[in-house]
Amino acid sequence: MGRQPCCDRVGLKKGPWTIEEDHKLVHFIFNNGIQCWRNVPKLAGLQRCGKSCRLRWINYLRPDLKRGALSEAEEDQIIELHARLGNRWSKIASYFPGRTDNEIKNYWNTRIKKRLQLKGIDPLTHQAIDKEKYQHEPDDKTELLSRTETYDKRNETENFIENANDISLPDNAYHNMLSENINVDLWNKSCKTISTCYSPSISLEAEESINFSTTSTATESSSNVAAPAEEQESIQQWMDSIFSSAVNQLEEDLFFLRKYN
DNA sequence: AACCAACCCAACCGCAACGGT
DNA sequence: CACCGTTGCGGTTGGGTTGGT
Repeated sequence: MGRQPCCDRVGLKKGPWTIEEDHKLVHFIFNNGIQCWRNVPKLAGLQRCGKSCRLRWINYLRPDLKRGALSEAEEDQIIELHARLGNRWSKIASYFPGRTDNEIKNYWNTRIKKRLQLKGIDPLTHQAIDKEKYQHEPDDKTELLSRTETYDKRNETENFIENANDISLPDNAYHNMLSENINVDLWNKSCKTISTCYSPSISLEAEESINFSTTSTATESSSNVAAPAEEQESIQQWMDSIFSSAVNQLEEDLFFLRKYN
C-alpha cells in the first residue's frame, strides 16, 4: 500500500491565495496559535490542505518576515554559506532572520547563480569554470546580467512611484524626511506603495479588514467578532512591524534613487 | 499592436526526518 | 524495533510580467 496523501485532495483549492484566505489563516493563527497544521484549514474555514496553509504562513504571512531585496552583504554571505553548506536552504536561511528558505533559494537560482557564472565561477562547486567552455557563452551571459540588473532597478523605481495614496507616518519619519529635504507627498505615496508591494496580502486593505475584526461593531460573520485585548495588541504589534519594514525599505529605495538619479 | 522568449517567485510535489505509540 | 501521522526540506513548475523584435 502506498503512502497516504497529506490530505483529502477532493474539493481542495490550489493556486494563489486570496486576501480573504490570508485573513482567515492569520486570524485563526492569532486566535489559536499553531498546533496541528492538518487541522488548521478545517478549523479556519479554508478549502486548502494543511501543508499549503503551513507554507503560506511560513513563506508569506509570518509577522517577522523581512521584505525587499537582499543587500550586497547578505548576498556575499549566502555565497559563503552555500560554499560551506551546499543546497541546504533552510540551514542557510537560519543565518538570515526574517528570510525564508524559499526566498533564499529563489534568490540563489535567479540571481546569484547567474552572477557567479558570469564571473566564471561554477555555482555548484564554487570553483573556476573551465575557461574554454566558459568562452563559448559570453554573449548570452551578458544578456542575462543586463536583464536582471534592469529588472532590479525597474522594480525598485516603480515601487517608488506607482499606485500611491496617503498613509500616516511616525513623527521621526517626518523629521528625517524634512531634514533631508525629501518631498513629503512622494514619501507618503511611497509608503503606501511599499506596504502594498512588499506585503501585498497584508496591504492596507487587509489591515482594514483586520481592524474590522477587532472592533465591537463587526457583525458580518462569526469570525469577525470583537477580539480580546491581547489579540488586538498582538495584531497592532504585527502591523507595526510590517510598517516599520516598509519604512526601512523606503529608506533603501531612497538611497538607491539618490545614487542613480 | 502582437507575438515570443526570458525572467521571477509563489506554490506545489514527493521524499526525508521526526516524534509518539 | 516497527509503524504511522505530521512536519520540514529541496527540487520543480506554472503563471504573471517585462523586454525585445
